[in-house]
Amino acid sequence: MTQEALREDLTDECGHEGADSSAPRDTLVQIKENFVDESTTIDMAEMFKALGDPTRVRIIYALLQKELCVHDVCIVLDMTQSAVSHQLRYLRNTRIVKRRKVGKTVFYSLDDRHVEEIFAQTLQHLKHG
Amino acid sequence: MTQEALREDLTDECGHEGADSSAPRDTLVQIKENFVDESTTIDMAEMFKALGDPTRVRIIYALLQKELCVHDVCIVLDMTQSAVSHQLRYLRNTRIVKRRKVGKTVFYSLDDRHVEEIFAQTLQHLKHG
DNA sequence: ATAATATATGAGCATATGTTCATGTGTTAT
DNA sequence: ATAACACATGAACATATGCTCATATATTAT
Repeated sequence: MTQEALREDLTDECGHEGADSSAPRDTLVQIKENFVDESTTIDMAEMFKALGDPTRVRIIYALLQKELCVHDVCIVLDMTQSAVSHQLRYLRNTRIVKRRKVGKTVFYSLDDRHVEEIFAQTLQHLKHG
Repeated sequence: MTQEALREDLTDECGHEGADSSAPRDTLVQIKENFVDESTTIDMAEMFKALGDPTRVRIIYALLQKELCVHDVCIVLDMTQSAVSHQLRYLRNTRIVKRRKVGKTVFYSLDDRHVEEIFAQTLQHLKHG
């Protein structure tokens, strides 16, 4: 999208007719242009959403300490196998967790070192400040 | 005999009643004890949840570049004032964003340097691999 | 083959979430 | 005071989410 077209686009949607925005238009255009593409925005939101549930936080925290099979996660979290399996699938779909099958048991561990860092870092900050 | 081996041994002895967990009991107890308190778990989830929505991600991304009034956020995101206000309130309640009032306009900016770091770091990682 | 074990998954249900719509509050201009 | 403007907010509605329940799949044991 060209700057020209973007400026055209920057007309009111907020129901404010001819209202001035407090920042100059070009600045707003700039901010809009600097935006990462929509897919990245959605990816970010999806990743944070995956971490945004107490049960999943607890699962990740457990796996941060040790690779565990589904049954052991159930024990540690004191939750039903079905509920845990559903959440593990969620975490697997978002590539946060990976599985390793040994016979009839399936071991889960963290897959994304990056997520691991974000998680640990956030934990530290909340523990202190 | 190492402690590790001893624990394995003890598990073998008392195992086979009911379902087996693949890790020794003591280890699971340990993992459970190492858990941060529940309130911290919930705090983490709430914070990630706050970042786990495309609209809020976009708002944060915009504010990462510049302090903006509500109206300007509406323009940049191309959304209604009501929708934006609701989300800004959400972000304000979770201490991610703060406001500064000047006359009848309200400026929003990022409040938590920590969230800022997490956000930027995650963005970097997603932008690359 | 049958039973037991470990995990996965679809359906259903109650609750949460995000947006819109209408309206309220507070500030500035005339 | 009245109007215009900037923002906030409650209610409503559609969709998403997380758990339970029942059942399916896969592996191992007898």
